Formats: sequence, C-alpha cells, structure tokens
Amino acid sequence: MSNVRVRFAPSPTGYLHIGGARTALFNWLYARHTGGKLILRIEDTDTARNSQEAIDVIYNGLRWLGLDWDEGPVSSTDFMASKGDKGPYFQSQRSDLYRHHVDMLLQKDMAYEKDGAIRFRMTRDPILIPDLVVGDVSRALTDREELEPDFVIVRSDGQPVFHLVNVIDDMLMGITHVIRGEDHLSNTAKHIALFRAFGAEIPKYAHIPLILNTDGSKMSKRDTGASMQTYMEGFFMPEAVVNYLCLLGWSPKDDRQVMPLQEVIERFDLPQILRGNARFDMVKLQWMNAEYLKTAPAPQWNTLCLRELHKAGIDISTFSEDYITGALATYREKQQQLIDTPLSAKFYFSEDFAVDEEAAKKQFVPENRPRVEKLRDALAGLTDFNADNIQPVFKTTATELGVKVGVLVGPVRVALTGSPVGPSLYHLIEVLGKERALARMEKALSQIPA
RNA sequence: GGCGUGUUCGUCUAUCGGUUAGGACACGGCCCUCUCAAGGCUGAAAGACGGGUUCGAUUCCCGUACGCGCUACCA
Repeated sequence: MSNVRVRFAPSPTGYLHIGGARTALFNWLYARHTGGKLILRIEDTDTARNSQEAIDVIYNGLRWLGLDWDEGPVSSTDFMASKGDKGPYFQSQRSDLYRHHVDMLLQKDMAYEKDGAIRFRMTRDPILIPDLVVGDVSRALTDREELEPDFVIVRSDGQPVFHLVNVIDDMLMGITHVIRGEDHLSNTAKHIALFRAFGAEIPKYAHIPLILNTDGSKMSKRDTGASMQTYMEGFFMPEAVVNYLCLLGWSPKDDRQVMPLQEVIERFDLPQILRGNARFDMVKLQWMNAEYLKTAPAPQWNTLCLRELHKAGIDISTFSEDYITGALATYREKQQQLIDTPLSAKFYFSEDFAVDEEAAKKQFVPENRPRVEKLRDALAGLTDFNADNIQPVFKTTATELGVKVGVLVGPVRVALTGSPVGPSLYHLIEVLGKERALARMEKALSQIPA
C-alpha cells in the first residue's frame, strides 16, 4: 500500500486524443506500480461542450484500453454515481467549493476584483518547479506578465478558470503526483503559487513530453491516429496500442519491444520518462498490432475480422460458426491482407466474388486445362478432405504431369478465389470443402479455351 | 517578441567520459516457399552546429541554429 494518488483529468471535448490516452496510461501505470490510487476527474467547466456523449467517449476510451480508475464517476447513465470519498468528480458539480476557496483568497487579500473578474496576486519572483522528468525548472515572468503578473482566477461571468479549479481539486482530492503533458509545464508556476496561497502541500510534478506527428508538427484532432476512435473502430487490439504507447516516451532501457503489461507495471517509474517529444509512428504501431494479432485469442481475432467483413458488406449469415472460424483462421498469418482488403475474403462466403482479370487471362489458358482436369479428378477421389491430404495430391499430380507444383497452384487459386494471392491454397480448399471446391474448378474449366 | 523545454540512424530508442555507437519499425539484398505474407540471415542508415573542460567527449559547460510548449476573462 502506498499513499500515491494520481489523477487523469480530461475535458469532455467529444474525442479522446492519443496524447491524452498516453497521459492516462502513464498515470495508471504509476498508480499500479506504486500500489496507489488513480482518480478520474471530469473537467467539464466549459458547460457549452459538455454532454453525456462526450463523457462516454472518455469512459469508453479508457475502458477499451483497459485502464481502470479507483475513484471517480462510474456510470454513464447515473450522473451522480461515483466511487471514492473526495467527490464530486465533475467540476461542474464543485462550484461551491471553488467559490469558498476564492472567498478565502479574497479575505486574505491574496486576490482582488478588477473589471468584474477576480485576479490572483502572483509572485513577481521566479518560481522553482521541481519536476521528476524535466528536473528543476525556474520559471520567470514573461514580458507580458511583467506588465500584469496577476492572472484571472474567476472570469467576469463568474466562471472560475482552469488554473484555479485544477489546483483546488488536486488539493482537495489529495493528489500527490501530477503527471500531465508538458504543455502545462509553464503554467505550473501559477499552480504552485496557488498551492502556496492555500497553504497546501505542493504535489510532485512529472511533465511528460508531447506526441507529435511524423513530421514533427503538433498533433491535432484531424491528424491520422490522433483520435482513439481510429483504434477502437479499426483492426487494432487494445493491448497493442497500450504497448506501443508505453514505449513512446518511456523506455525499459533494454531492447524489449513487445512487453506484457504486467512487466511494464513492475518496471515503470517516473524518472525513466524521456524528456524529448516523440513522433507518432503509425507504421510501427501497426507492426506492434500485428505482433499481438498473431497470438490473439480466436474469439478476439474473429470479432475483429467479422467487423471488417461486415464493413465490406460481406454476408456471412448463412454459414456455420465452424466454417467462419476456419475461414478466418487461414488469414491469421496474413492479417494485413484482411485488414487492408477484407473484400478479398469474399470468396469464402459467396460464389459471386471478384475475379482478377489479369490473373484469369494468365492462368485460364489451354495448356492448363488438362492440368486442372487431372487435379480435379484426383481431388474428387480424396475421402479425407483436409489440408494435410490435399497437399500430397498437388505434389503427386504435378510430378505425374512433369511440372512444378506452382504450375497447378496458379490456375486453381484463381479458380477458387478469383485472386492470384491469398491464404494457403491447401488450407483454403479444406475450408471451402470438396463440393464447393470442385464446383468452382468445374466452372473455371468451362471458361478455359480448349 | 518574452518565458520555458528539447535535439543519437527517416521514426521509436540504448549508451551512467573511453563502445567497431546497440536494438526495434520502415527500406535494400539473400534464404525459405503453393501466391502473398510471416520467419531466418544480411546491408545501408545517427551523435544539429561552434566553442570550451578533459589524457579522452554522443555523454559535462557555454553559445548558435532549429523544433516544441506556454505567453487568454481556453483547457
């Protein structure tokens, strides 16, 4: 047991940024590593863009990644439901707390009203920010701040601003470590000043570097891969996304790439977090995803495939579960094909699959006719119709014809799948079954000129 | 402009002053092979620049350049 209390405090903007997801992940990792608590707090002060859907996006994103929290809201249907005794966990429900604390500052003359807004009397001296990742940072006033060091903590419309509520919540919720994006580093001087004004203990800070686009520019909403939605709706395993994110800005210091989460939890710590911004590399994420996909449990693999098939408009409703599972299993080692072109699997579920014209032109030639015929006859005589038995049939037939196996594979593949590329032919024939396979060969023969 | 922060192969990274600067993704070649992949082997590929400190700097210090963040009555 430890007294570590960290938090993830997203604003419900309607989407979860990959950078936000990593911030959540690092907080979660630290909590799990130390045996501390992770608090989820919804920073919904901007009521204009606050909606249930926007909050669900956060819940769903975190849950998809497998990041659970120890305190905070628990339900998307019951607004008030929460766990933990430091609530409410929605800033929109904490107005009284904020007002009370602002009054305290006002009374002590640490804040004052000006033009209808309330400003905090900010220190003029540089503030030292001890950061667990970046080191000691001395933040001096900027030129504009020299002119007006006191910053607004309550707007003239009565709304408290981010800096204020963020500090009050961290203070009241007993946050011990603030792990957040480096974009808040400069602002931390204000936060520290506020903590001091309240006479509260200042949490430890760990500002983690940002995630940028491949070209080094800032990653915003529209950039590829920026939204968690991309992964949740795409052909991705959450374990892979988490693993990739762990390695972006943190390093186990050895050559490990694919790491079980449990091991990351054991080895994760704040000082090892890297100081430089990292560029997001979708290609490497895809590789990582492929690594996980290779050993994914069958149900998970099937679910992902089925979704792609559905998107591609392929109807599988008339096929048995065994048949579907068998068909999808043949794509296990060539997942990229199914991810990129799910339509290429249509031959399993329909006679109406696309035929590659070029391939047909090349394979459906007169000299292949007797070859396919001989193979058809050989296959027709096969009783135990499985890949292990089918393969020898191809070999034997090829030998008898005095050709290489590849010569037979070519036309048959196009006849059965319509494409020159695809899963292992022997396995694919097994799944298709004798009847279907022979029928398609027959159909192809009718198209081959004599 | 000001205040911060950062800079090792194209990308993610290893290196606690002394290494042929290592690994992974991507890329090239070879092998394997029923296609395509996967896999195995292999190749090319890096210390931003300039000064110091030191017997010796990728590593420590300073400067320059460039990147990123912050400079709001946004969060």
